[in-house]
Amino acid sequence: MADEELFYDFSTVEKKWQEFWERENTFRAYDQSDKPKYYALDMFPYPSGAGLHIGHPEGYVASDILARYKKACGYNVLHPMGWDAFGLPAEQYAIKTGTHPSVTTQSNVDNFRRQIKSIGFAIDWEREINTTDPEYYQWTQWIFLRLFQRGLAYVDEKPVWWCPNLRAVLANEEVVDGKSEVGNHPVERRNLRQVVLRITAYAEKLLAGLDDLDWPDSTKRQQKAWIGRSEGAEVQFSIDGSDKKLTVYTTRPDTLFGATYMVIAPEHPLLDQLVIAEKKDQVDAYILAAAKKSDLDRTDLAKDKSGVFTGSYCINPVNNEKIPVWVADYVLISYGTGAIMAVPAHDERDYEFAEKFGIEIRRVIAHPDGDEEKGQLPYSGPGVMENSGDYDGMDAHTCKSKIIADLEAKGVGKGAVNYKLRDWIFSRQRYWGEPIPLVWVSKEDYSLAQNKDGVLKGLIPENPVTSDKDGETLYALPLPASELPLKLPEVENYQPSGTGESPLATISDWLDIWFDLETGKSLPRTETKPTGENWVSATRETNTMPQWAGSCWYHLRYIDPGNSSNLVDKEKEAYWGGPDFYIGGAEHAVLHLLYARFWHRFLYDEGVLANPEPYKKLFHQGLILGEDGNKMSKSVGNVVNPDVVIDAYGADSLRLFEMFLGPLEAVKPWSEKGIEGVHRFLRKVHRECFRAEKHISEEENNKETLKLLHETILKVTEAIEDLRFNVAISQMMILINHLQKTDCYSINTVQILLQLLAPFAPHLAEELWEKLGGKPSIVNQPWPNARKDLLVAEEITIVFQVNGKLRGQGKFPKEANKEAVISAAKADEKVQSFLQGKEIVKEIYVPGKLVNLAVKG
RNA sequence: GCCCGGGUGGCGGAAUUGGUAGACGCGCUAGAUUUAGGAUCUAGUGUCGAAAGGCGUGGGGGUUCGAGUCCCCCCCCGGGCACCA
Repeated sequence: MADEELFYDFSTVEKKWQEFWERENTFRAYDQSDKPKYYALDMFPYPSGAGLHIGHPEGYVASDILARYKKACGYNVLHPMGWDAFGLPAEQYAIKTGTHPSVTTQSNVDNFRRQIKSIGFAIDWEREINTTDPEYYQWTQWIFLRLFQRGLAYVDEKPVWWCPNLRAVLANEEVVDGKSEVGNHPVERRNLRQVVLRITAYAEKLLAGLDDLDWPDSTKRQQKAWIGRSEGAEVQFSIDGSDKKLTVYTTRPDTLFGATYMVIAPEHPLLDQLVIAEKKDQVDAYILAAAKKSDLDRTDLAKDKSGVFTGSYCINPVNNEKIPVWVADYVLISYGTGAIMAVPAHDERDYEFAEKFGIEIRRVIAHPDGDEEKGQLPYSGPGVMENSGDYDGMDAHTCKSKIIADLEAKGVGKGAVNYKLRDWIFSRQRYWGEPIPLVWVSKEDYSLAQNKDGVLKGLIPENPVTSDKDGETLYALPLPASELPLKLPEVENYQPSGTGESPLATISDWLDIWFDLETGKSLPRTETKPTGENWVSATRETNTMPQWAGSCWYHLRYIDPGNSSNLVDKEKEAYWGGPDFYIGGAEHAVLHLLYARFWHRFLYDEGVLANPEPYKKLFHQGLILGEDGNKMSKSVGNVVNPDVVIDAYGADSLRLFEMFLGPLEAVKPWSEKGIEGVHRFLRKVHRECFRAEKHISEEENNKETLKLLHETILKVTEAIEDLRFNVAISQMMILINHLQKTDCYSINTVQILLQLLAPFAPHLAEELWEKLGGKPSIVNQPWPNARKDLLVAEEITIVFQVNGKLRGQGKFPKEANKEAVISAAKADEKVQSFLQGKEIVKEIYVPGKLVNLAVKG
């Protein structure tokens, strides 16, 4: 055979097969099929200007291996790709250069698509989606309107994170350690009008739904902690000398007798009435100081408690004791009732506060052992109640429900559940996002709309959503679905106003409209007002949606990307269900993954979807670090560009190496030398396929080869199912190393190896499959079956141990009995030397594996 | 501080889940081939030791015939949460 045939020209080969797959539509997913379906989903990328990072393909290769493997196993496979393309960077670039974000986005998408295609994924490109496409975002808007209709969207003045540098409001999740996640700029608190989604209404469902999900435990735990459900009681304390009551939330009603002071948050509405005249100046100063503190300060100073006595007292409902009320910023207005009863003996924070201000610390729970050491204060463990009146001697934990019942009977309290989860601030004061399809009208016009029989009927929420502007209360009306998409208008200046309004607020043509209450149609107010009583003056909502919106439901759109009358066809949704496998970074544990569950569950409750949960099986790939072991970053200069790697070694080598680096979920460093190793392996496979002289028959005659081949089929198959791709690859390396040393083997053996290799290195596998006379595509070949009968060796090796240490081994027929093996072990020369002068106290035989002789003396 | 995950050769990592520790790959050493380099091939490569053999999975204890794997204590690294009453 000619030398050039031994040359593995990966760039030609890879180009050839990428064109073949595209031409033949090899990876098209069929909406109707007798085959079982398999839907493999990647977290779709944000198409940044920097292009594909070496980390992106890690997850994509993993899902691609599964997609190709499942296809070979006879599944109708859906493996789609799309773009999460709204977001800050394109907008910031627009601010700087004046380039429209859609232009930037388009060129970034083109570059990403080119790069992704160059890696040879089994993607059905006909289903490509883009969140910035009006055809797509009209359904994002549609879902929002449904939420609005059901009272799950509202408008509120909220203290939110304001970033002066970005001149935009950030979500809690976009703020890390008091800095913006994007750009690392300082942020501060500001009150702004916000559109908010009532995700808290779904707290219980989102929590309960976690149980059935095949997700990494740590991610489930994170969501659980984020939702933060706690059970306890709301207890009313009457205010001494007033008919008002102060309600607190506590998870420890069993410690009520230990409450020696109360604390209310600086923002608490009752604070004004609680402060006595002599304390007013001091309290006012404290409130002011607390308001100035950013959350960063609050966390940094977490250990240093501060507070001021209000001068007022509350009456403890269980023992009528007068206890002082303090104001302190360690109590948050946003959680529970914004007020607490403080039990310093049994709460670390209250203890610290009481110590600092010399407040009584009264133990009411004794350690169950009576152990003074363990019962040191503050003590929050289980125990027996004391100093608690009639409850003395009872177990604190079991007593909780009794105390709650007693409080309820007296009308001074009730059981209560609280969540840490806050409602989702859904608006952004930015241009490059989905416009929120609401219009604002006067109270009178709103009443008119409510009483009309037009398209808005039924779309208006039960309780009006209102907002005060310039002293007038405005009412929110939805656009009807027929008016969607509400497209982004063209603007000349992308600069945010800096006052907290989006650039959309400056486009009066778009902003100020005549609105038809009957049809939902609109006209710019610069035009003549159409005749008819239905036409009213209205203003559009200027906020846009956050980047999370588009990714909340994209897994549904891939199922039916071209549907212009529904977000997804019901039958198609019933067929495809949700993704069978979802892979992406762990950084989305509580953001995207919680929001998407919320929207999906809501749509399920609305009867739009057949399944309550979007992602049944989830996996997080681990980060790939730079060769120096640091996180890849431009400034460090350790970034590896996939284009360069593909040029040097080919896409197959890149794919194989990303999987060979280590466990998929592990954080692991890149290695230039390492990729040479897998590249060498591919060249070996290439070379062996052209060793014609070795291929002697169709069927494999060499028993050793046959056994190893079937072992390899078994291991590779199991490893793929378990997502242990590094193990699958090393097993294939073992097989090729064996073939290389073998004088002859069959074509069939090589063909099976190629099939096993195909999901990992699809281009080379296709090429060699064709060269050996196979008909492409190799993915249409049924996955090889491991014959377990061939895996049993006729001869087994049994290890001899003395006191658990390896001292020898012997070969035995597989039916050898215990006695024969043990006596052979004892007869072994080396074993003998370790038995000299010692007494055998125990003989262990593990069938087919080992003998262990325990000796003494 | 609290809650997870993890610590195995010079490096990335295997180990049928309590049964031959270090598979596979990288690197390294020697040799073959080659004008040379590269590529390829062969042999070796945990550690101490000439060998026999000893030691060895972060450290210390324990359970067991047998422990990387199970239990207790401690150290280190990574991630998450961080006044949520």
